[in-house]
Amino acid sequence: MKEVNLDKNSNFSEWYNNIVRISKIIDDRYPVKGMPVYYPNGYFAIRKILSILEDELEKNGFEPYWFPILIPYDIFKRESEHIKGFESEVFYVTPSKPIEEEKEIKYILRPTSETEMYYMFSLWIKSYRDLPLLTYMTNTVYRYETKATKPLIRGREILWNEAHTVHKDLDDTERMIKKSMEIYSKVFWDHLSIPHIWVRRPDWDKFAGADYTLAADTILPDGRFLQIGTTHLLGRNFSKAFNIIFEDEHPFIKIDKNKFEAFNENNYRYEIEIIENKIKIRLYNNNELIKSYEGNIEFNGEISEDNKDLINKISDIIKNKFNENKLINKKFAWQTSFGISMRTLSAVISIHGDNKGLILPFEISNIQIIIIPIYYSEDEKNKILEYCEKVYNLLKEKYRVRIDKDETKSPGWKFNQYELLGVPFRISIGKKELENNTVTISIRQYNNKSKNYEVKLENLLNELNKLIVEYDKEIKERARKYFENKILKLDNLKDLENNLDKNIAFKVPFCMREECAKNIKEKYSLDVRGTDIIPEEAKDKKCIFCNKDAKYYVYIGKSY
RNA sequence: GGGACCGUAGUCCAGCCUGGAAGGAUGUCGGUUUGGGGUACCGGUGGUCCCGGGUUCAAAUCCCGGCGGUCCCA
Repeated sequence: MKEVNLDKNSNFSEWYNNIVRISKIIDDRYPVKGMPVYYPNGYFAIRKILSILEDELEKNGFEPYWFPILIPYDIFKRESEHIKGFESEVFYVTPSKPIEEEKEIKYILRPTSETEMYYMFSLWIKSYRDLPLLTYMTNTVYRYETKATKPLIRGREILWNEAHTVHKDLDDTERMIKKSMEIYSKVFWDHLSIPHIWVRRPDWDKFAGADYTLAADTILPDGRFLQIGTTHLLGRNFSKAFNIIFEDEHPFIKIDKNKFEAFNENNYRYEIEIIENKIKIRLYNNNELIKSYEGNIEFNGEISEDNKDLINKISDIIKNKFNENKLINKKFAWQTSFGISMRTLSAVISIHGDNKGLILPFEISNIQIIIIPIYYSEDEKNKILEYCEKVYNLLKEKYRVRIDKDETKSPGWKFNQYELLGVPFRISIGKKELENNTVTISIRQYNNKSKNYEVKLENLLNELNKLIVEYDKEIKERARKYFENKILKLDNLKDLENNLDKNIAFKVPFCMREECAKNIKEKYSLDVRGTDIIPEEAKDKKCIFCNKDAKYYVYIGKSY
């Protein structure tokens, strides 16, 4: 075991690969590529992270669903952009002896659940009263990743939680996107102390089938971005492909900040745009402009579907100017989907861990407190073990605690072992503690021997409470400092080139052209991750790579 | 998707180039010792040399194919 490299700074990748094995996160000897076996230390933490998320979702009105693992291929391929994005990496499933009529049918293992869920959503949703629909599913999805698999980061079986929501209009949908970011940031930062930024992915990198994708990116110690959560505004792309249609109170749909849409019985489309007190209305059959109108409109209140005054006035104009007597109330629904996977654990391991092993936030550690008896003689042994049981019984209701009674290992060996596993607290009990009616609490320290506190038994629970808060606070503070200098803002290429070997990411002015992003990738192996959620403008700046006029600052860096 | 390297005991690895008896460390089991930061010693245990095919009197070793892993590049 000594020859395993655990120096995190000298070779992060090697450290990571070693740590996930020897800290009992995974056993990747299972002979399917990209599908390791999860040990309790790893699986518990993953489950805990996902259950923290589930609690947060449920607090916000989400409900759990279960959908099958198989998706009929013809359902999967309904949304054209979606299938383009995923087709090359799905597992096909065929029965061993297909009956005659099944020969043509191919099933796939779900690579993500949009299509199977939305097929059912179209059966469930009939009225605006059915909306919003807030669903989540904690499950496994399967993607045929090619060569570069990495434990927890890129595999073929992904344990995750995906949430899917359906809404009546764009405003409601965008509120959900904001809410999803709040929920995720709460999990990442409040619970797990993972520093991260939210990034708006460039168009060429958005989710297959989405209008736009926002992603939570963290940065690992080697300076590479790791995406730990995404939220997609799917717009009406899937509802059109899957016929998720509801009947609304009134016929107008808000499709943008100041734009509405409505349909008549012949499926002709009205596009209504309101700027200040001007109104523009265009009538289309498919994309052919039939008639247009421009005029003034006076109304009270905001530009919203729920504004009765506005809606009535628009209706009147359409009635009078277009001779329209009936607009239909049926609408395609708006949707979002968002997900967090076991990748989150890889960020916890990578950012908090040290040269001695894992450091886990108290909440997600499988063993939170390990009791280690220390004795020299048979006589002492019984008394000390008895005392250990007493302490154990005091703690077991509140904490995940164990006693290590293994006699073949020395206490020193155990100290190191549990530090490797990332157990936050150790309680050692020997002759000294027995005589003084105390215990020694030792706290896992970053790259250091544990900090020891001798406390009276009657104060144990109180002291622990305080020390746990302190323990998590220290992790958070270290993570904050770690992230402070991880992104360097630069305006010129020379500075960037000088910092390429610093294991950090960058924020630079960029022209926003895919062409240019490709060149950067080729020349520097850097990915354009995207802009801030509200893009930071780069007026008067030149694109750091092509020297054309820059539009926004973007985050760039190597990535996983 | 392209390339490089690798697969030998539970684990880590030597042996392979130059074909000719399967090795070490560690773990594990028994014992003695030790125990508040990875005790020491003695004895035992443990291998379809990744799988399949080929070359050869003879293959862990050479050749071909597959599976699995790591890294670099897209």
